[in-house]
Amino acid sequence: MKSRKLIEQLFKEGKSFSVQPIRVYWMLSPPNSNTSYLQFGVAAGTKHFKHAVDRNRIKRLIREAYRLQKIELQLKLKDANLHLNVFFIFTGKEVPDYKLVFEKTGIALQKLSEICVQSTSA
RNA sequence: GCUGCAAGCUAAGCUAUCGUUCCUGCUUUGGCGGGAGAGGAAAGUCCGGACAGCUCAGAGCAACGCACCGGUGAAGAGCCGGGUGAUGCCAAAAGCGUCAACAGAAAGUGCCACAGAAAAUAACUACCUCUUUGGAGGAAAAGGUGAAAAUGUGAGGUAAGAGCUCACAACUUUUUAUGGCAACAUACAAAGUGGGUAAACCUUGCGUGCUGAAAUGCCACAUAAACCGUCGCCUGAGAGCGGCUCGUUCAAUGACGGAGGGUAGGCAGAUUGAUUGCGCAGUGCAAAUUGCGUAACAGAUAAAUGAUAGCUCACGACAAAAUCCGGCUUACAGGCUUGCAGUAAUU
RNA sequence: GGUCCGGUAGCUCAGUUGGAUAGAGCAUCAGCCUUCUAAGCUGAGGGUCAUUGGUUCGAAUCCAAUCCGGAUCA
Repeated sequence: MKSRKLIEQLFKEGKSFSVQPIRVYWMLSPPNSNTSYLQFGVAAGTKHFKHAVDRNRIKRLIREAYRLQKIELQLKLKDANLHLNVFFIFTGKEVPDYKLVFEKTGIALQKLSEICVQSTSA
């Protein structure tokens, strides 16, 4: 997700849940012809991480974990013919190691695919 | 040898798989291949520029900044060299090191608690003269207070005293001479003895137009050239020239203010330039610089360097570009080099 | 990316411009009052004035650098 407008809309109108220490904002919409089924963004706050090095590190870890586990969600979205915007915010206070991030991101993505299935059946 | 402190240099490497930003080649436009991809501080934003815009920005005042001299450089509150002063080591000198906002207190104003008579045109005790014994006058040596008390010592001098006079010494200012580009140093002479504070106001000299890539130009998309208030329509509302005054330029599908609406996409700016490293030669005490050769140089825009596995070792610190450069400051594991201090053993 | 402001007792703040005793309220502790508590009254303790250096006889205050916190500019 690269558009500032989209991100503002997501925080304003989207829904959220948290898988400590990650908070997930998401919003389903009918698919756009130009964009793909899934758009994604990451952030780590300046409040807990003063140094840019730490923020970059966290964002890279989440991005990597997301990359390796996103395929299932993508498939489900394609089946349901839906577009999903997701934003991951890291709310913890210490720099995590990769294993934790991988695990938690997996849980979050699973939850998202459940939501996806529910919305299609409803 | 060990420990501590300071300064400088360096800032783990390799292989495989997947992934990522930019460039590039091919392409069936799905992709595939190749190349490049954070730092010595990228940080703080403390200085100085480049660059861009403001109708190229005038004068005076104000404001702000700088303040020994020379060099360096695009420039500077940087760096280098020198001078002067302070200070540490040392018994002292010399020497070595460290530090300095280092113009002016003899233009003016203010301030200097407590103590003390008095904190700046001095007079409490004590001193001397006169006296009606209340005091009046003279003088500034001695005492004590304080961070600081009217230059110090000796002699003359006097009623007592006093740079009042003289000698020596200290310091300040000025003239001249010599050395030095200069700051300044040395010597001689003259005048003088003014307490401190300018990191209090200030004075003097020099300098500064302002804003800051969220600058700025272009393209695309969108809306409200609507509404309310004030003023004005060439006898000038108002705006620009950073603040004020003058001056000057512009100014009528007007200007200012209020409330509100729309957009927030793309391209340029933008990354090869006062560039950086290395080698050789030249100039210079040095900072630095000239010539030749050679090598290197990211460019994102919710923002690219990560994950996994394996190997080696000292087991990896501080820390991430955001327009770009030159400095300064701060952070920093381990390793290497140098210096200083302490200590143990041996010779 | 730029600009501006702040840091004083456990907490909230004065004092900073204009230099010489570091203060107020709440909280804490002790005593008085009360049968006891609260309230009230009296007293006490508690401070590297963010850090380091400089100017000065003397610095919370002036100056410089650093650290931390906050605000603001489309």
